[in-house]
Amino acid sequence: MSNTNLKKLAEELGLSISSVSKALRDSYEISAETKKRVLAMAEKMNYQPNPFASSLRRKKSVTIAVVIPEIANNFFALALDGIQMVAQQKGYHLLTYLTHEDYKNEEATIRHLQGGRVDGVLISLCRDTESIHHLVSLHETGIPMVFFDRVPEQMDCPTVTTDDYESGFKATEHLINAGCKKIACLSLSNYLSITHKRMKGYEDALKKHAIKLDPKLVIQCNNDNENNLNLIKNMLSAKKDRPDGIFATVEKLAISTYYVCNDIKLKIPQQIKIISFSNLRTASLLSPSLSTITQPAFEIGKESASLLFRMIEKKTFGNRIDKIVLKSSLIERNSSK
Amino acid sequence: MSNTNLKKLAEELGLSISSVSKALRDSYEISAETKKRVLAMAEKMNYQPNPFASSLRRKKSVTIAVVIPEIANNFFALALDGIQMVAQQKGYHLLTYLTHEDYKNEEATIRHLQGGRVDGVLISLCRDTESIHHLVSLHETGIPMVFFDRVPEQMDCPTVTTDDYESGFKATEHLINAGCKKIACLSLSNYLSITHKRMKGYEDALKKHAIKLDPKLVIQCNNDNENNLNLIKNMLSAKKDRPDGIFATVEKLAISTYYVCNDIKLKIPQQIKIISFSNLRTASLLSPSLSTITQPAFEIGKESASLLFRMIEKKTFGNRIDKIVLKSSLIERNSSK
DNA sequence: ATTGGCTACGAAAAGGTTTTCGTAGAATAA
DNA sequence: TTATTCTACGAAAACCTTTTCGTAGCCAAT
Repeated sequence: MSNTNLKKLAEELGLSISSVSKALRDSYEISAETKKRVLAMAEKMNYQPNPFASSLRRKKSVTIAVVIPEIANNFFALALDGIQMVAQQKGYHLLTYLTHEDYKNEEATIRHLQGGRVDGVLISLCRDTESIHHLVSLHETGIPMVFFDRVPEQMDCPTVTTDDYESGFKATEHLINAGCKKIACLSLSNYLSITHKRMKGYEDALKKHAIKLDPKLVIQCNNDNENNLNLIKNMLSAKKDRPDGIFATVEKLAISTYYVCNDIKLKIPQQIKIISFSNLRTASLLSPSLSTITQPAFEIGKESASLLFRMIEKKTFGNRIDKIVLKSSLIERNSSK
Repeated sequence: MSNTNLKKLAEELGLSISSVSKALRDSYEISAETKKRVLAMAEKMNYQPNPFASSLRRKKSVTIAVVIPEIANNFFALALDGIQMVAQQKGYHLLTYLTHEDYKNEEATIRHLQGGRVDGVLISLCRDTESIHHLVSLHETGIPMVFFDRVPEQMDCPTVTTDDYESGFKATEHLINAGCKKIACLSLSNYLSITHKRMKGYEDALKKHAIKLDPKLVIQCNNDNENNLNLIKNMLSAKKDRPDGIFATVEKLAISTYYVCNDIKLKIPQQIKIISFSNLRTASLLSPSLSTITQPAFEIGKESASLLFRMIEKKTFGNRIDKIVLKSSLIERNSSK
């Protein structure tokens, strides 16, 4: 154990603990010579400050938390990458929590964070987060919080999102322009505002092109892959009213659709066209290549973290609530040709 | 801020701080009635213990660190998922560090961890980690450490790996059996033991089938995607001595190879067959579907974390050094048909 | 000659929890 | 009755760092 602490350093140097501390923090109260001696000895004895003593005293953990539904997910992996980059640059540590799309986990995690373990929190909600009392409760402690992508609708909190309504609209219109008449929508959640917005875009695009929305074509999926495969398979196996286009609001549902189409020999894009929200790096290598709405996931992470640090660093926290909206891009590929 | 601490609780209850502390920790010294009163008041005042004071006093952070090269990588994302699962189950927090394949970052991170911020460390080395002095230094502090997948060769430390030699051998033999005569090997690092092992398998498979190893077909890639694309393109564009098979030791190099083949109109698998280490969930949906050696990434994470917790919990840390080896599976698909 | 200011440092408190060591009172044993 | 043992709690130290408040000595200004 690296057992050198200020006390031992001070003894070795014939100084007081406080002087050593000040020297190490480069205080003006300490002479240049003494500072040099202290630094040298600290180096020699491999002094590492005790982070807990420091945090206890300064009421600052130099740590932020990120709470996301899952990590084996291209979007969140990229977002975390962006977050980590900013955190590292700021010299902050990053505590990572996964809710696995389970509200209980989210609640427990948020409650834990009330203890003051971190200086700020980045959150993307899980699919079945309906009540937000835990978030409100955390917010009331005064800790800086930023939501990204999956944000709560009813809270007055800074958020970083993408243009979900427009993206949903464009994606649907893109399928309509490609000739689709019956477009299904695959959704992951009833509660999330991103789902609402994406689906509102879907609805409005249908309306604009005078296509009646068929509720049977709006599929509520969940986090159980088997179940989703069955739902999709049932829909695509139907003799009549089989859709000729699919708008998947999340990547994994597009993947599932590909599997189902392979399974039941449905030709993409001849028999059914697909477009999906996705950050898959291999989208263009799929068979057929997948048309995507691609969110700037890395930038979302970067922006969220930057915003959070602005809040952390600003003593007088601004009364203006930041709502940053980035743009996704629609990339046409063969699945919707 | 949740400003209730033991002191305030004690005042409110007319008890001493120590009694409240003991009551909350369910000490035998406190009567059942008093405990009930304390718990009720703690609940009422929304008491959250200060983690830093606790850590400082108990010399225990209830936190582990995981140090990985990158997170936007299917293997590491899955491994982290496994790690997080075990950590959460144990009630531990997870500090995540990304080195971005940069040795300087790895060094700095490891040095930071010497401060005692965590109770244990999980590490997968970055591609250019040659010197291990920083790891030795951390190890000397006595902190439990477990390496996974990318492990150092010269250290006496617990590791969790896969059967890399056998996998490299099988992959190469698979290509040979598919008719390949000139098999290239794409490697990411000169230093990592997993690369050495995978390539030794490659060499031995060639040897077994009396194929001479052509050093020009062993490509050292790096972390620069452009560069890798060029290296691969150059090799595949050659008039003579163009390989008819490719063994990619990491997923991203297989992806790059797919892009190059698309670019220069080289037909997979007719003109060139490919097999790669990969945890891509869409491997079977690629065009053509990609033959893979798939590591049990999630299990690697789970095993590593479990092993680490055994070390953390065992006061008398065992003198036996665990070296866990899991099996990868070779999945034949169309890219090597 | 007094005051004020500066430099360079030290003593001590504060931060919140855990743990060790008491101890007062009651109950039991001798 | 006296000695011993529990029971239930409190005082205080310890964990290590940071920060506030001194202060001794020296120089410059009034």
